[in-house]
Amino acid sequence: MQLCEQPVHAKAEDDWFRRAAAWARRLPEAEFERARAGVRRQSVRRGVTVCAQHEVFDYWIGVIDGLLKLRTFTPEGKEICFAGVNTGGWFGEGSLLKREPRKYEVIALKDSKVALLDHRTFIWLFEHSLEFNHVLIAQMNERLAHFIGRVEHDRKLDTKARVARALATLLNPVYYPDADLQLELNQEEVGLLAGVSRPVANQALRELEQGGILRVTYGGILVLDVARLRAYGEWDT
DNA sequence: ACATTAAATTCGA
DNA sequence: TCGAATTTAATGT
Repeated sequence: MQLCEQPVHAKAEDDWFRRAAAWARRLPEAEFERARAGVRRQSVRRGVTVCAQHEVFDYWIGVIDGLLKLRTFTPEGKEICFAGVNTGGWFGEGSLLKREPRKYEVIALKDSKVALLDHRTFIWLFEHSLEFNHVLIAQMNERLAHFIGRVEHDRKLDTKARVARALATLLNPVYYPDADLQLELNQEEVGLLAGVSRPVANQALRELEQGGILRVTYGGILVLDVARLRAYGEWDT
């Protein structure tokens, strides 16, 4: 028993990073190890700011478990939600590549565990790993498409579509290759991500449920038809 | 904002 | 350690 502990422990350490970083699994062994050596874990409580706006935060951030929100505020104090980041998501490459202050604030919507990949390691991967660059390009390309779609539709989107879009983003396969169709977020959190009040989120969810797109569960949402959910955010209906 | 229901926690055996 | 009782959290209107 005693003799087994060392390897078992090493394997467990290996596991959390492998699980949390789908992108890293695409790297050759040496680069994977390099990535793993440059990453550390941190727990954040619900409501805590992970990274303040205008701060130079020297990490690429991954969500091991939990839910974060990227947001800023208008001069009048109205919140603008850029994105929710679900378990498995990684973000912040823009600020890291340019080494500039964050253009948004990052807060935890629920108790979360995050992974922090330091700037030096990020740059090393950027300069040495073809696979890492493929990952980055794919993700940035997806973000571009996402925000273009948003500019195009945000004004006319009704609340139902906004909720659908927020949920669909949490299931985007480019951001979350391992996404689970059972989303663990309550209706208040849906509201915070979609930019609607909790009761409005509730009504939208129940309408989507009527359409057979998802099922509302206690403290979560089971998505039944991802394609239709996605379609809802893309076009008005 | 309030009433209802589900889940988590506490407590006593 | 089990389950009833109480408290807290989430939902529905």
